[in-house]
Amino acid sequence: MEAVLTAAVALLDEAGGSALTFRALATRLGTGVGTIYWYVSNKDELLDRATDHAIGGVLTAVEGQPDSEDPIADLRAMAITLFDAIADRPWLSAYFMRNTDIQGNSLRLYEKLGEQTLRLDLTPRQRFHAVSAITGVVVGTAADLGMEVPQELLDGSVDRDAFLQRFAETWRSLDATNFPFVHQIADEFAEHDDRDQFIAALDLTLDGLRLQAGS
Amino acid sequence: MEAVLTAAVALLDEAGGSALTFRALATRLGTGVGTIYWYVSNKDELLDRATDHAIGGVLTAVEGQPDSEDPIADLRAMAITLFDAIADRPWLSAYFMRNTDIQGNSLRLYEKLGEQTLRLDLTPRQRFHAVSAITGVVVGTAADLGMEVPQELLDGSVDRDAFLQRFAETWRSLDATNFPFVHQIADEFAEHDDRDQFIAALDLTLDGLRLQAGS
DNA sequence: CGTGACATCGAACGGCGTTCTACGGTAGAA
DNA sequence: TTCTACCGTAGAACGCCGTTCGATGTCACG
Repeated sequence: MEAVLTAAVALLDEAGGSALTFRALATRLGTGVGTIYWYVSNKDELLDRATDHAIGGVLTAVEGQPDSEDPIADLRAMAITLFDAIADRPWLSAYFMRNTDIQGNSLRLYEKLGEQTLRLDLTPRQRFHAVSAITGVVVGTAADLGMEVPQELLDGSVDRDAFLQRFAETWRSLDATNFPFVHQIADEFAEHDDRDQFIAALDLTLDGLRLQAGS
Repeated sequence: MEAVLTAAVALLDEAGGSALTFRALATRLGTGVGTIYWYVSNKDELLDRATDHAIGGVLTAVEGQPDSEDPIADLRAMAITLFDAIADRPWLSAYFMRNTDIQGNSLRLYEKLGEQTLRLDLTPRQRFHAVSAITGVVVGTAADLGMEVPQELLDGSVDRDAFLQRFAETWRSLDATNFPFVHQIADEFAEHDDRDQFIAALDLTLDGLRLQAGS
């Protein structure tokens, strides 16, 4: 079982979601496909268990972070830890939090985030919404990363900078009167960093939360 | 071409992402699968074009909204319009904004959101981050909706309320000392409304933005 | 009438998730 | 030792998928 999950995660890490097939997994484990079905009842469950396996690492990292006196700062640190993990393993974004029945670690992570809100002066509903908002920001930003990267970028024939530049180029070439914003933003886009973008979004949400908590 | 897209969207509306296959689409159109490849070079492009087709409706709705004196209120209205469209068509969340080359309407929508930030006192980078944050919130929350609903819920043998209740039950049954937050939140979850949840998250982000724009 | 360009079709291919039946090992009962 | 359950294992087979490709039709224009 453990071996199955580690191999599954390895496949996902190496080549993304489309690389995890029962046949590939069986080959890597040196067994038959039928064997995998002994441990797992279908692909969804395999994905859920693999995701939970990977989230386990995030959970221990989050549990290792000591509480400061500022719950919101702690929320921020946790969210960033989670984001970094997803940035490392983009496939996570597609499966994270899909099924908390199987994904026990995801539930525990959700709990850890929520516990910080218990230290804030909020109603239960506000707490619920706050945690949803934070995971929403993480997942929403990470979903961009989760998209299967164009082949030309994977095989190294075009690097990320050039790829973004090409996009920025088309954007800049758009009519400046019809597309004043996209036009203005093209440069930012060309040199944007996903992590900065995520943190900016997160901080907007957390600023709003701080306002709401009235502290 | 137009007919292909309308049929594709209809298929997606009726039974979600997994229902759109070339064979099903060909049957519905009364043609062969090969014909579809005449108009579209592969499934990704089909999905992108179908998505763009659907987003077109959102775009005209958004363009119909007159500017108020408060850009942030306008942003809010646009984001809600977009969310409602995705709630109607959950499959949109998976494909929205995947490829702005093909999805011209998505780009135009992005522009419309961005133009509101031009009315705010922000740096270009802050504007870029603000719009990304807003689309992130929409996509992040809508991603929950996009998940293929369990079969039992689709065929009506279990309704949404009962489904949520069952989850809330397991959450309530968790140890209150190990899971104080999840325990406290179970009731909120049981009667939560996705739209309220989204709006709460959106408002946190917009409050943060309002703070940043210093107005 | 001929000849391109445009458009349509569906059989065929390889890969996928999933099922099913058959097979090996091994622990305890006889 | 032999028999018998039972736990794992194995891989062929099924049906569906995206995609390719050569055959076929249609039709305007020289």
